[in-house]
Amino acid sequence: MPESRPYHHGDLRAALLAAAERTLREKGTAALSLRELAREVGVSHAAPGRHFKDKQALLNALALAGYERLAQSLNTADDPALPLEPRLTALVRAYLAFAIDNAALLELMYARKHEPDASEQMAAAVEQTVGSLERVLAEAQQRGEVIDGDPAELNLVTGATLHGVAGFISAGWLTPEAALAGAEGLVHFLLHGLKPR
Amino acid sequence: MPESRPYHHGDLRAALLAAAERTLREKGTAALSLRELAREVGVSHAAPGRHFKDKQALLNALALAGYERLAQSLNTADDPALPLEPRLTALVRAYLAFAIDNAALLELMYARKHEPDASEQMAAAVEQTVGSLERVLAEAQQRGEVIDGDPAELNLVTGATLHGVAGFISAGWLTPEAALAGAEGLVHFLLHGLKPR
DNA sequence: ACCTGAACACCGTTCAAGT
DNA sequence: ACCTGAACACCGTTCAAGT
Repeated sequence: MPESRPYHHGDLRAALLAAAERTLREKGTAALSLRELAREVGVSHAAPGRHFKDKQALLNALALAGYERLAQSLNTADDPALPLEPRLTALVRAYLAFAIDNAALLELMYARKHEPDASEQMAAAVEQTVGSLERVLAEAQQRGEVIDGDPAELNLVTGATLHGVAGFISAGWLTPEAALAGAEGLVHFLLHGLKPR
Repeated sequence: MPESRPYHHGDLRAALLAAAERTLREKGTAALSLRELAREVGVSHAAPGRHFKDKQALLNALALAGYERLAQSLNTADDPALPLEPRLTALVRAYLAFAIDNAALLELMYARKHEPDASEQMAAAVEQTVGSLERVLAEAQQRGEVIDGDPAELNLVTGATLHGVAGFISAGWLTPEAALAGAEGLVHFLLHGLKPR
């Protein structure tokens, strides 16, 4: 345990990612700069270039870690033994909780354009994340508890609603408290829509 | 019609906003810089400072103009004589068309945090924009065609779905063609949800 | 293999000075 | 009233050189 920083940081890559996540959470995306990150971690401004080809590469790594964290959270929250409505509610709560705790990170995750050259790791992490919702809807559809039709379309529109609510939270149009309190109403809307009966 | 630019631009403010919108549409938010804008318009890099206190002020002006344009488009698309479903569909189509043509601008519009100090003009423009949807839902609710419950909550969740779909478009997860083609299915989902019957 | 220091080409913002 | 030019404090990225 050296008092003064050694020439080699040890795990600069991980330290940069951790500092970046903290900055994202505490000061937002606009405050994220490689030079500032380097300063926080105590290396020269050129050092990050060894571990990330450019700033975008660091953002991609952040997004990847975000998807992995979110996917695990959703997976843990999903209880296949539950009936559809409470099962969906648990998933929605987990998603909203993540959106509240990681608003800037989630925006960054969504901001990644659907590039064909996106890493396979990233694609896999996204698939893992979307998978929880897909499974719930597909199983419900098989049981006849969800309308027939292209599952991809159902997933998309359901995911869009969640994405939109997350956006409203991070835009400040919806408080975290209101969002969490409205989770049940949200699921009811997802299942029954605006029409009575 | 002077061949060489006069010392005074004439309407630098409007020219900067126009150039900014073009940049936003053609190259995206990341490419938007005050210095580049000044270059395009043919003034010194300090000139924009006369008309916009800082970059954020220009972004606010862009967002304001965007809301005004979107509000008018939605207002024009709304035909109160139509039954609920086609009426909503027309509104949704207009919104998606705007989202497709102004993806970066729309993100910028949403990005404006809900600051209490946001200009009254901006608040009014947002209210105008949200108003179209609010009217349709409120009138339908009065007719018993939409479930009872807090109208604000219904507006929010419906708006979130549209916002989410727009986000998916600008993230490239949904092609413009697919989005427009899915407008009817989207409205059906909004009205009836995922449950059969 | 990993990091530094200097350099380059950009930013946004400010401010005296010009017209 | 409106704009310019220089200055300041930042960026991201690259690259020779150091350890």
